[in-house]
Amino acid sequence: MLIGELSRRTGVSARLLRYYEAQGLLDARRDPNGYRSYDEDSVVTVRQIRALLGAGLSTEVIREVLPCVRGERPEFEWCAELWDILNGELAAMDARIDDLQRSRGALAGFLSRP
Amino acid sequence: MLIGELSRRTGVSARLLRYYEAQGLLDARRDPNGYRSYDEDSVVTVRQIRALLGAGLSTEVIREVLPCVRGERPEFEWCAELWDILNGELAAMDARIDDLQRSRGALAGFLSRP
DNA sequence: TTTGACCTTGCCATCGATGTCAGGCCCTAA
DNA sequence: TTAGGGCCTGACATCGATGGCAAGGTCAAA
Repeated sequence: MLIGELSRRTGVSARLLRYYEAQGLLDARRDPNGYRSYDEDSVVTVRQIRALLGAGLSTEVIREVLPCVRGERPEFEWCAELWDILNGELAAMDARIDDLQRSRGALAGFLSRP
Repeated sequence: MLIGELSRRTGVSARLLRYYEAQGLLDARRDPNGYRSYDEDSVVTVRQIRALLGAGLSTEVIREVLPCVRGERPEFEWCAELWDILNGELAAMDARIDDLQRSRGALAGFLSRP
């Protein structure tokens, strides 16, 4: 299928589909006229990418973990180093949450001192 | 005092002091030669700005609330709309925290399904 | 053949605190 | 007079997913 159809079927703009390809997340063959040509699996792949982006992963991390992903609501197969990567991401998220909560506490503290 | 001294005394780069001025957070008189000239109060103001930035406020919000701030560890005097602004910021932070925690939950969920 | 829908690449913009650099002025000590 | 340090403005870069535009190629239907 062409990029417009993939876009329609996934709800992801063609611009982004090209971006995901440039980031190494999504493969496309080329038709003789240069048009990108996607197979059915691409629909699933795009949904996986969106799910992982929605879970706060960057395209860089997704590029590393995508080969280990199955299913539309992603599950991870065992791949070397995958565990470490994802636990590192979890830890980074926890750190960001802690930062925000510290900030929130500081702001609330300013507010509560009359 | 000149910008270099204010920078040394606050630990904030001259570049940032100029930026805070451009954002309307920090006043400076000008010497006849065009150099910025700060008074003693500027040291306190810069520390307030840093404290509020550290609490996660943007320069835009700080510009609005700074006139209501007293002390090196900021306290807020009563100013009209101040309460609304800060509670809005608190709510925005809570929303960001919730987002992050949702993302974290999604990622952890992917991980826990073997 | 023309129209119109689709595709291509490449570039610019966003947001915001911050760094860095270039080109040039000011002032003081040697 | 020169060296050197401080100051000035203005501009560009950062990060990353995303939007948008322009110029141009492709193809099918009318």
